[in-house]
Parts: sequence; C-alpha cells; structure tokens
Amino acid sequence: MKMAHSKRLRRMAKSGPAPTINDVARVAGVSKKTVSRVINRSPLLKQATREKVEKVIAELGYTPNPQARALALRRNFLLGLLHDNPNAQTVLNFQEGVLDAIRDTEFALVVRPVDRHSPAMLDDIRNFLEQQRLYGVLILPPISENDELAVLCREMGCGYVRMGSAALDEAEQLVQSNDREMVEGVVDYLVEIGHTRIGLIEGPQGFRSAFERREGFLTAMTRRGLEMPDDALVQGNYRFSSGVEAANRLLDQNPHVTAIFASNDEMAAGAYHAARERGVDIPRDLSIVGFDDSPIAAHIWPTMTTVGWPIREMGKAAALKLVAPDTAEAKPSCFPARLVTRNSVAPPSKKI
Amino acid sequence: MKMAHSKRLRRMAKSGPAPTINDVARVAGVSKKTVSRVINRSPLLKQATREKVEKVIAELGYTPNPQARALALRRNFLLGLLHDNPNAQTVLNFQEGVLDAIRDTEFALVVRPVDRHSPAMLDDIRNFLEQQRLYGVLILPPISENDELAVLCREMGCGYVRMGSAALDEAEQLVQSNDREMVEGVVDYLVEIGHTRIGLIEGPQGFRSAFERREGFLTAMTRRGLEMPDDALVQGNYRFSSGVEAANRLLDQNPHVTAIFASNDEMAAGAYHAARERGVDIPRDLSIVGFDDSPIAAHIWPTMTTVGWPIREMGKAAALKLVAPDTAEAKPSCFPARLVTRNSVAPPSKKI
DNA sequence: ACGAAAAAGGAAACCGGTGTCAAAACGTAT
DNA sequence: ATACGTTTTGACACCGGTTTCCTTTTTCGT
Repeated sequence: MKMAHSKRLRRMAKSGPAPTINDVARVAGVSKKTVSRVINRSPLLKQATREKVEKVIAELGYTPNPQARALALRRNFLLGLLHDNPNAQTVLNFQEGVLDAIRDTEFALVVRPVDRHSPAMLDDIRNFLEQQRLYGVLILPPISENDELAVLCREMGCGYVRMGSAALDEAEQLVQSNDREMVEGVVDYLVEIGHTRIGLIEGPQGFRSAFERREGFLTAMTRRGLEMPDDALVQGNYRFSSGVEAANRLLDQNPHVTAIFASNDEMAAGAYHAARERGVDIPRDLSIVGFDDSPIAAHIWPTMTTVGWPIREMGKAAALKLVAPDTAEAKPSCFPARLVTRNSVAPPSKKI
Repeated sequence: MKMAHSKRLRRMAKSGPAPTINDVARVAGVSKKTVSRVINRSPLLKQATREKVEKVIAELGYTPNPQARALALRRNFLLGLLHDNPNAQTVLNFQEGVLDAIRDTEFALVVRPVDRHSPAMLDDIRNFLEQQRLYGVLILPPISENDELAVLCREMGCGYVRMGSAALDEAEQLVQSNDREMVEGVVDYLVEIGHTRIGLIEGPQGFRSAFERREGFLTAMTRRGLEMPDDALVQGNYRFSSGVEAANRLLDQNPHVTAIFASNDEMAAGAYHAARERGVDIPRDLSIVGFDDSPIAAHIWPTMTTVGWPIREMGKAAALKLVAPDTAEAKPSCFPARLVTRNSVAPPSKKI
C-alpha cells in the first residue's frame, strides 16, 4: 500500500517539474535549511526531524538540483578528461577506471579530445576550462607531458592529475608506471633466451614515454655489455604504418637482428606486417615485443608478447586523487607494469 | 599600450575570484540585464552600448558562469553518452564526432559506460539522469536497442538519440546505417568472384545489428539461389575469442566453405586465428570478410576486407539532432556504409 | 522549578545568471 | 514646445540550493 502510494507520488512528480527543496520543506513542514541539513548529513539534527524529512524526500522522489548546488557552492562536480591518445583502448580503459571511482557519487566525467598538433590547442583548452569550470581534469599522455598545460591548469585554479610514464609532477598530481624498469626487464628476458642483436623501434621525439622506453632499453643493453649499433635504432610515430616503415628500415640496415622491441603495440604490429612482407617468420626468424598490451597484441598472429600496465586502476586512482585525495586508494602514484608473455618470442635460430 | 593594460586586468581577474556579470555591469556602468543582453546577442541594444559592454567584458576576461545560467534557464548544456560497446575505436570515433558538433558551443559531453549485464543498469541510468539533468543523451549500440531505456528517457523528459543498425525510433531520435543492405552487397561481391559456399558467423542473440546482418546475409543468399546449410551458420558474441571458437566449429562442420562473413571485425580476426591454427591460408584457401572497419582490420595480416561506416559523422549528426535539430546537418538519419576492399578475399581455389 | 548552556531550527541574504514589465530616452509629427 | 509611439534600458523577482546569524526549544545542573 505504502509502496504504491509513494510510487504514484513519484510518478506524478516526474510528470510535472521536478520537486525542489522548497516543495520538500513545505510538505515536511520545516524550513529549506533543515532539508538542506538532511541532504548534507549535518549532525546537528534531531533524529525525528531527519526521518520526517527523509520520508518526504522519498515520497516526492526529490533529487537536489546539481546546478543550483554548484552555483551556491561555487564549484561543480565535473571531472574533465583531456586526451589526444592514439590508442582507443587505453583511453576507454582509463575512462572506465575514472567511472569506477566516481560511480555512486555526484561527480560526472566530461571528455574532451584535443588536437596536439593544433597551435590553438592551449587556447582551446583554456576556453574549455573557463567555460565549464571543472572541478578538476585528468590528462592522458601524450599531452600530459605538456608542461604549459599543467601551468595553465594551475593558473586557472583547476585541479589536475597527469598520467605519465615518468615523474612529471608531485605525486598528488600524477599517476605513472615504471616503463623504464619494465623495458629493462624485457631486454633482460630477450638476452636470457639468447638474443644479442636486438633492434629498437622507438617512439616519436617529444614523447616522454618514448624517451623512457628508449633509455630503459639502452641502459639494459649497456649493462649486459651488448653493443647497440646506431642502425639498429629507428624511430616511429606510434602508429601502425610507421611501424611498418621503421621495421623495414631496421631490417634493411641491420639484417642480423634476431629480435625487435617496439615502443608500443601498434608499431610492433607494423613490424609484424613488414616481417610478413619479407617472408620473415615470427618468432622463428624474428622475435617481436611490444608495449601496452592493447587488444591487437592478443588478436594478432602469432599473439604478441608485450608489456601491460593497469590503466583502469590508474584511472581510478587518478580520479580519486582529485575527488578524495585523502583516501588510501588515492595515494599510490606508481603502478607496476608487467610482462605479458605470448607467442612472438623464441630463442634466436638465425645463423649469423 | 592598450593591449598591455587589458592583459594585466585579465591576469588580475584570474588571481582573484572570476569576474561576474555584476562586475561587468558595475565597471561598464550599466545594469546586469544589459550585460546579459550583450552576452545573449539580443538585437534590441544600441550599438554603442553593446560595444561599451563588450570592451569591459574583454578587459575583465569575463566568462558567464555556466552553473548560474543552467539554473536560471532551467536546463543545462551537458550531453550524455551512454555506451556499453565492445569496440573502443567505435566509441572514441563517435565521441570525436560529438565533439565536432559541440566544439565552440557551450555544450560539453559527459560519458557514462554502463554494464549491459547488470540487473541494476536501468536504475543506475535513472539515477544518473536524475542527478545530472542532462540536456540529452546519445545512446550507442548495443544498449541503444533497449527500448526500456528509451522509455525511461522519455519519462524523465530527457532528450535522446539512438544510434543503431536499423530503424528503432523516429528519425529525430535516430542515426542508423544500412547494415542489411551492405551485407547483401558483401554476399553479392563474394558470389560474383565465384564463392558459393559461404559461412556466416553471426553476432549474439538480442543484438539488433546481429539480426540485421544475418537477415541481409540470408536474403542475399536466397536471392542468389544459394543454399545455406544450418551448419554453415554459427553464433559468436562479437568478441575475438568467440570468433576463434565459431570459426573452428564452422570449419569442422562444414569444411567446404570457401568464404566466411563475420558480423564484426573482432570475430573475423578470431576466424583468422582459427584458420592459422588449422594451417588454412587466407585468402587462398579461405576468404574472410568482417564488419566495422575497426583498426584491427587494417593491422592484421593479410589486411581484412570489411564494411566501414561513418561513425564520426554519425556522432556529429546525433549530437546536432539534440542541440540544433533544425539545421540541415542534423536531418539525415541514415548513413551509408561502404565496402573496404583489402586482402582477405580472393576467388575460391579449393577443390570440392 | 529556574536559569544557563547547548542543541535545533528558521529568516534572510547570497551565488550569478535570466524573465517580466515598467520607466527612460529617443525620434518625429503637430 | 508638446504629445506620442518606438527603442533602449533598468529594477526586481526568481531559479534552487547554501551560508550566516539569530531565535526558539531542549536539556541539565542545582
């Protein structure tokens, strides 16, 4: 009975304009301030009053108007996601992570793809921040590496957290992974099963991740006492097609390499493509290792050994750093990547 | 000189609280209503007044507060994107399209991934809509096919546009592609180069797109007078692994098929995988056609012939249907897909 | 039972915009 | 100069919350 009654009221409320705090106050016979106190869980309320008001809220199906709240509180509950990331799966995983953090809160996530190559990017973002007055923004690589952008956020009084592959900022404004270390691990792994001539397809200039991964690679090679001829290092732009070209160049210049590490999976997939075109068998003639563990790594044939990092968890932590910076879950800023071993690596068989 | 002066003012404004309409009104020596008129491009203003106010706005670096506007206008400028789509690239392309439509407007895009399998999904979405009071939502497949969800949106007075593979709604609330027709075209293409035994890996039950694509397939086969044995039709769930299983089942049951059409690219990639494991060469022994033109189709070896549809344009049109329904660009609701011919199809060579 | 302190609740102003409607300014005809 | 119809502009209330500050009620010690 009671249920039916309250349901009916709810429905009626829906059809007209949504009930406001004033409606609740009137029906409950209290002032709007008291209703506000109930909503905000103020401790200085008599239990009886609280229950009375809560009952009316339920009956009316009242939900506070977020715009009014935002206006009065002088801050809204919108998180922004700024990205210009070539890897759709990464972006989406990160989004999911952020949603994990803000689901069941009043926060929402606003996305804003931007164009890294546009000279107007910063102005564009400034307008965006100015207009939307976001609570805070999350910045994905590669634009997370743009320090001007971080400065802009600070200037505008907008909280921000950057995701990166190396320390770019204070821990409170950063989630990162241990790319460099992982790449060293990859090299160690390849060396242990017998590879000595390993080629590197590095990422584009200006990408911190590309830098980190290259440095990790070179460090490990040096530590192992292996030479790294200049012509075994070629550059790509993180895209598939550049991987094809880079691998071709690499194999032309240095036909003796038995393994290639590519700075991301797309380029590694491009290397697969180049190898196929040359009749080079993977992994018999050539081992390939990628980075990111994007879906293509699992779908390509043979499945690709790569490095995976917990993007979703990083998204969650990044969001928590903004909305609940004092919780334990928001604390860690470095998230370990791990090697995902599949079928693109084998001991070298090529005779030199 | 003047520039320097105005810049300084701007900077000062930034450091304190942002300037409001009252500040502008005071400095310009007019009423706030007049400022409001300037902002809203009201035609009944003297040119001189408009210029005076605009100058002050520029000097102060004033931007209207969207929360206050939303409150006064009783509607906000937030578009929502509801999705539960397995294909990250599709989602992101759609997002880009939406941004194309709303960039340089006051609208912003709020994303909300949902879980199709959760029984609480509808309640979850209801809460979301209730809390955020969105201007409208865009719904991507597969949940766009959930009619309860459309009803919910209507009940809550929230505008919506669904993206689908068939007519689900009125044209004003729909962007669709001609999947069925395209699949018929794919079959015609395969038949024309000589295939007669074509297998189908269909999508999961309850997916409208899966239904449309299957029907298109069967229609074309019938029209061509080709038989379609039951064991040449297997079902997958749109994921890579299901494509592997489905293709294995299909090839076990019906070793004579010379071509397979899969209802999406991921499953088609799974079919590649299965073929490889069986030592079946693509396209010599088996032609494969996918659907979606997702990145994997271009990255896999051999590159995959598939059907591409203009997702980004559809995203833009969908957004425009909500924010500017009277513009020409918002009108079309059917967007033609097209066949993307690559290297996974060849005339049949298998002897029967 | 009384007074004081503490707890609970309310009135009014405010956040930063917009709508209504009347007043002011203007141009023109008389 | 006056009256009159148009343009322009402004005063004020309002959107739906929160904050400040003050009043009323309750609780409690004596």
